[in-house]
Amino acid sequence: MPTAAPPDLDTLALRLKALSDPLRLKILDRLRGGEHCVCELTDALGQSQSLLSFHLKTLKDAGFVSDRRDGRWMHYALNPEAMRDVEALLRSLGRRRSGRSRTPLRCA
Amino acid sequence: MPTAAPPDLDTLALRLKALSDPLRLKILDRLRGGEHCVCELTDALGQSQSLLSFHLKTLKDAGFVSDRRDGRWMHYALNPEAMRDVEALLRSLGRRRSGRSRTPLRCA
DNA sequence: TCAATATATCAAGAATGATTGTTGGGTCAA
DNA sequence: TTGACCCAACAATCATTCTTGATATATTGA
Repeated sequence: MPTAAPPDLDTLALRLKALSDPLRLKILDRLRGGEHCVCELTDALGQSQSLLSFHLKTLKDAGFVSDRRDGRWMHYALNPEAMRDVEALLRSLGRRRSGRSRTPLRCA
Repeated sequence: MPTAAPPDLDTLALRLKALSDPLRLKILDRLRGGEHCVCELTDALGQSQSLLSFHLKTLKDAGFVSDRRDGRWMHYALNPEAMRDVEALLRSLGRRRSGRSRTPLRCA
């Protein structure tokens, strides 16, 4: 079976995909200042409510933000842990593997 | 003009998009063991040469790998710095903004 | 020069993603 | 209860990306 490699990489890819959009990164950047409701983000980022709601859902599904209802408003906040998880995985990917390589370079 | 926010986020989004694919992450994981040529990756990952070549180009364009020609072989290697750059940007995105939030939460 | 090997690139269809408008569910205040 | 408001879910459209197979380029050795 040609399906190998730790499933971590599949999950990591999904999370990175959630981060790979400029608007979503801008949303996260805004949320660094603290909780915001959708209406504020709509004003601040100049995007439609429908669009922001969609991207917030994407971020929420990936675990990067959490939401909280307060009356008729939904407040979104950063979830720093999720970002730290991704960071840690990327860090290990960026490190050369200790010990021998598993396929010791043979080629021709 | 509604186009604001540092261009860093646009660049970061492009780089994250390059990372947001399981096969590309598997390639990077392989390269942690050291340089590999395309034929090795083809064998190791059980994917077509054409497909790997495409994804390697994507990774190279995003700066995550470098290539080196040796006769008729192309050797690809990790570029750990690129990964560290992304890591650093993600780290700051995960940190709450120091000082006041720029839009001080007004809503209702 | 010719054949063989390794890799890159191209074109076309398939798959996936982004954006918009609309609709409807909650919530609040009168 | 009614109406205004905030938001999520859905469907449709458009754009981008992925994948595959075929072909092109580059290098080596005979």
